[in-house]
Amino acid sequence: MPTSGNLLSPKDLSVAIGVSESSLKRWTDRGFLEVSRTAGGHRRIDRNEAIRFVRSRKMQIVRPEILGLPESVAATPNIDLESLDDLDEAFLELMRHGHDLGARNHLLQRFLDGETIAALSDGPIRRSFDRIGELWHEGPEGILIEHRATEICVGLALELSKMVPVKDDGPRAIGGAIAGDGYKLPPLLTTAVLQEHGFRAVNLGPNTPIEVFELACFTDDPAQRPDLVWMSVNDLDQDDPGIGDRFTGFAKRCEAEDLTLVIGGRSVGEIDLESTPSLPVHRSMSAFADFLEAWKRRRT
Amino acid sequence: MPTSGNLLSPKDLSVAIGVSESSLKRWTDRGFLEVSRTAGGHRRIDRNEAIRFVRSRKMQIVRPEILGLPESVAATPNIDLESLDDLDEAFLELMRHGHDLGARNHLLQRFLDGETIAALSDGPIRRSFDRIGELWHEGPEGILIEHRATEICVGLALELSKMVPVKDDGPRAIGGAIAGDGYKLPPLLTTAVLQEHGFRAVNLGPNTPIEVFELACFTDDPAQRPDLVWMSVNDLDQDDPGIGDRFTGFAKRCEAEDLTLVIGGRSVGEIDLESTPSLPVHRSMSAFADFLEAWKRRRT
DNA sequence: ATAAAAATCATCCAAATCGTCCAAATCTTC
DNA sequence: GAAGATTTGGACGATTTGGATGATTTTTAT
Repeated sequence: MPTSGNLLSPKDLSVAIGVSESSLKRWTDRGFLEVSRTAGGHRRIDRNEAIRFVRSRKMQIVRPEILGLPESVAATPNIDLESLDDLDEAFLELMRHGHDLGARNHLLQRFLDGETIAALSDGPIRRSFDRIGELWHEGPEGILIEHRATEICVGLALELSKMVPVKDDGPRAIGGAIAGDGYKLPPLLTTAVLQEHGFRAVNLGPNTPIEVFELACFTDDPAQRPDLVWMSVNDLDQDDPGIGDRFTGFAKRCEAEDLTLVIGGRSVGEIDLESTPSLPVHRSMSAFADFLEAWKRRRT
Repeated sequence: MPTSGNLLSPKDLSVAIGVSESSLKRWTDRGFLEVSRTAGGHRRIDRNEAIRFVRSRKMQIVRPEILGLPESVAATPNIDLESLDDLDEAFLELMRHGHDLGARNHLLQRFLDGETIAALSDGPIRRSFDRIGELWHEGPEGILIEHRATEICVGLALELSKMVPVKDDGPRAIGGAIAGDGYKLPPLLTTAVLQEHGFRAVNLGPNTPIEVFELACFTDDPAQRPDLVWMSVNDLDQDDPGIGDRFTGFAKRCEAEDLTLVIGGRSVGEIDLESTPSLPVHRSMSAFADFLEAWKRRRT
């Protein structure tokens, strides 16, 4: 019986990836794989750490169910990284037809093969929504597809973010989508990417007024104060001309109080950034991820 | 009952750290862990000693709430485990403070203790959002709390629905929130409840026009046709007077084509149901769950 | 107060895991 | 290819783990 809870025995993991127990124990002793110990000295491996390991080494998974993964990720051969465009095309088709299980398997498979959450966000997810967004304008059929696909991706984004090991002493990040932007997926994906890079991330969701950002960032309690704020801009309320000034005010206050502010999103160009020239703006999740790594290095 | 006072039984601590009672008792006998004894010889472990032990061995904590760790209930230390109302109150406090881990532990524990997803939806989740909704009108602070709590609950709803076994031959259900209703949580919870009762559920999410419902339900492909449709109504677009007629038309078509339609939600009373008297309307998830069971019995 | 129910005791045992060693397989280098 | 270095998988006795047992203690209900 595979060990209960979130902890695996060396035997469990060795069976899951089809290697001998001996090798696995040797790997843990060499530090390739982090293990905790019972009081009696038996090794225990966290599930997420196991997933991180198989991903980093690109190991085959023979028995996915032991790791809490769907059976279907076992049989499929490793994906050919050359034909990424075709792959994204395949994901788009799954999303168009509302094939939730297929989309889940596709994304999990690619995640296990080593693609980062940031890369998956920029690749299959963003590409499919670019195309599905076009359909949206063409009537109810497009809206149906878009709604179904969004809900599927919401589940996938949360599932992915639960598969990365958590660092409970990582830097704090908070953010959301600006007022007028009702897209819920970008904030979820941003949160997942932040967790992928060791942040403790709080998501304020879509349609968050600037005043709420201010309140969340400049709280009196220093233990709650974030180290980084992010804002997603995929839509803007055209009827609210004051929003530019409010944003500038917020950005200046962040700079004054030494709080890093990052923005990104499709409509980020519609914001006037003249008065805040040093503000980091990102056009992709991968760029955001690179920024996060540089930010962490600068911090230490 | 898990615990009372400041002393844990070996069983309590063993489930808290996900280890067998046998092992834990052996560890106490070897002195890894200091215990006192009752007059009759039963072991009693001080909470602080238990925490020292798990910290010193870096053991994983499966059920933090048993140890009373800050991740769970420390923010609200005065909760009375006897009364359900006070339990819901504790959950509300966790949500108010944006304590995602604590809220998760709270809800998962209650789920594992036997409460259904429907009961949790009507209980802690609905109650806390009733209260948090009041705060929303009071300004940015309330909006901050509401946004944070919503995102936490989105994650919890999806996590719960992943914990119920999927029946891949169950009846098909599809649904979402009506146009003008932007609340994303009710559709997610409804989907979770449907899965809890063996349905294959598709979620169209918030703000779904009636035309999209029609398209999704009366598709040409019989393999995609659902056996049940549900519609969540927690808000209505007041500027769209035609919505009542469109809804009536949709309801009549469902009846004509022998497709069960169910509606529910806070604002369901604002819809004119005169012309569709036989339509099932539910005011709670528990009522909806009862209906689903009756529906399945009638079907067989 | 008393009895029934639940929790815990100490003990035992099979299965799992420990650390270590070694021969076979695989990779490197020449 | 051959020689040398490294990795792998299996075997070993010793130790640890988790579950079961019947007896005792604690809690709950009457």
